[in-house]
Amino acid sequence: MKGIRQLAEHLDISIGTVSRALNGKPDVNEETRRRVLVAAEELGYVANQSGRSLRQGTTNVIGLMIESSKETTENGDNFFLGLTGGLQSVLSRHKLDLIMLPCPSDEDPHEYLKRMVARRVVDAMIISATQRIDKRIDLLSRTKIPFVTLGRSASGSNYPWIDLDFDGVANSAVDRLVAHGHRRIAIAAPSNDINLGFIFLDGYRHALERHGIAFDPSLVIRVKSSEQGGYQAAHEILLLEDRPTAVILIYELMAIGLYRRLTEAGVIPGRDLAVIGFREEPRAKFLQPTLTCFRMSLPDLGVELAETLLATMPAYSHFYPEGARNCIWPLELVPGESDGFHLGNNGQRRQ
Amino acid sequence: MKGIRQLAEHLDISIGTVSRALNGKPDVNEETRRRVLVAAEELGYVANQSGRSLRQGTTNVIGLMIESSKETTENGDNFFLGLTGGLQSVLSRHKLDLIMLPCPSDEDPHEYLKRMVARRVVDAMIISATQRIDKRIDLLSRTKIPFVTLGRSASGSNYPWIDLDFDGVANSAVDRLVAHGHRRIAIAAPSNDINLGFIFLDGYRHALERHGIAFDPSLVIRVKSSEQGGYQAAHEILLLEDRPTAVILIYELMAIGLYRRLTEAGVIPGRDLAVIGFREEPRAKFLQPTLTCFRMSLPDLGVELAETLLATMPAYSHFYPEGARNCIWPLELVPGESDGFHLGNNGQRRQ
DNA sequence: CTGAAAGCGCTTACAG
DNA sequence: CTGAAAGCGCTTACAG
Repeated sequence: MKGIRQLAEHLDISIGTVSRALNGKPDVNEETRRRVLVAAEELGYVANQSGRSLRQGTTNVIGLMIESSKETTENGDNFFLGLTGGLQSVLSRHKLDLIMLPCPSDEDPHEYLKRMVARRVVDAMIISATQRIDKRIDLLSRTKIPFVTLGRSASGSNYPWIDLDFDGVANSAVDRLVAHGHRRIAIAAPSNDINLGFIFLDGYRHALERHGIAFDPSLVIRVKSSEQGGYQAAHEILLLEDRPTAVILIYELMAIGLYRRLTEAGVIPGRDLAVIGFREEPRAKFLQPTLTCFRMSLPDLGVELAETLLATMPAYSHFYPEGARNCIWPLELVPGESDGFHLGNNGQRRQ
Repeated sequence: MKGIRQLAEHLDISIGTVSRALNGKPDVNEETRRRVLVAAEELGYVANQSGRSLRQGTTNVIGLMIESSKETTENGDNFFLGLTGGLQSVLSRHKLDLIMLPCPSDEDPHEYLKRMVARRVVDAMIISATQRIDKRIDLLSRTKIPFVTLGRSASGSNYPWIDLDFDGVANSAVDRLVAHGHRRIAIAAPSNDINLGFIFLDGYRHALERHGIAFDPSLVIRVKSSEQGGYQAAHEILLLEDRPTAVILIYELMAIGLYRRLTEAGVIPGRDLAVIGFREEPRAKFLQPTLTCFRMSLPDLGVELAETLLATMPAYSHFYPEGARNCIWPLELVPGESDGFHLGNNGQRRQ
């Protein structure tokens, strides 16, 4: 089966009627519609997307841009695959398809996005890993293509975003540690320009302030967002003269490398150094002592992202009357042993 | 900037010349070409993909279908992201873009593929997770869309595929275990219809045969391809009356669950039960005792997949004169402690 | 309820 | 070397 023309010929009716029947337009005789649907199914006809898109001006495809940096792939980040289910559950209600657009690691993300947008392969975009200054946001705003970002940025203004509650994480982690007597609390923050590092740092400073603890820049350890980064962070902490008694990590995989370096040095997490990890991660699940970290639902976040995106699209916004919310996505503390909270202040196990 | 018409008007030349200049056709005055390229860059013009595709009959997009089953995403499989770099390094040579098509978990993969193919959103497809009987292969063959599968199947005939060397893994794992005195060797195989389970089982049976060991069906433990599956496998092994002394796993994440269950039972891998894992995985890297497993390069596999695919596409096959090879992708043994090989046959550490 | 026709944005023979 | 025109496969006013 080639095109709608062949199908129409086979049924001996006009292509206009075939098209209307297939697209569920109301003004079609029900018997005609039935015949068309049966024949289409039989002959395996599905409308050519380029023809549709060109005529309609929409592709019915939503793009999820993935930055497949070496770091991400080496560390096996399953974050995006975790989002797709939730995204699709919403998009499929509107017959929209989701495609993932992996930006080659040797291509500039901005250039890549520009190309994809200009070619009009998608009706809307979801981007993530926002930088503090992120030209992609200006680009998307300028071209007026609907989009939502996972992650805030200092770029743009009044654009739809959703972000994790880094502030909340910083607060509850610091509170928890301070309640246990810690005053020297380090953080391992990403060394690149990704915005979450800045947001977390802010939250951390404010939390310290609330407790009347002076901010010490030497306790902000900047490392790569990876296992290796965690290893490096532990290494630097061990070298500090006035060593911190606690550390908060800002990337899920850091804990693994950090544990490794600590273990090499005979430093036991939870006993000798309190550790609070970031997002709960299957891979960090088997660390001993168990890691105190934060839990969130990736599929639910996917749903939220999709709904926020659709709320910005004229053709769908009436389904989502709340409009595009700038949502701070909550994380829930999962207590483990790594912050020594199960021990009393004297280091003995609580009863 | 909207379309080629606006760009042509702005330059005061015809759209045909603009198109030819942009597409690098030879018969264009170099000065004209320069002006066109400059103006396009300036005004951010990029050809609308639907227009191009409709006219040319090709999309210049290659699709990588992803099955995002719950198992896969929950377990955070980074397999596909690991492939993209290699795939893109080849595809970009030909100005082809890679998109990932995640099949919703509630949609039948065959129906999903059918829809994507019929809509002509891609010029060619890469599919994976082939089943023993996989209708997708017949579908793709029938519709004559170029494709390559990652994984063999009993379906179809003479189609391009690449698969991991399960036979080689089975052989070298069994050989290694037998050399160490094991005669009762279990395998933990996937319980679904995925073809690799059958291929591995065959390899395992032949390897046993070579060593004159009778095949015992009770030693084939069928579980899910996940951490949980590994846990379940260990559980079932522990319940066996005539317990095996060794087990070979056929999915990378099983080792983690298996270790957990063994540890609960006080059974130490390498000492009380020899364990050989499948693909080396960052997450399994920190298991103690270290896991004996098999290493492969995902990026290189991506390159191979892309080249095999292009060899089947008329427009590109002359670049890849070797044609579409049915390639068995090798894996290399990475010795660890989990199979007790570092110990002598008497259980003492070797010198 | 159906058909004939226009036109979405492009590329590519064809003519000059 | 350039322009005018056809046509890729569809959807959608418009007319009947």
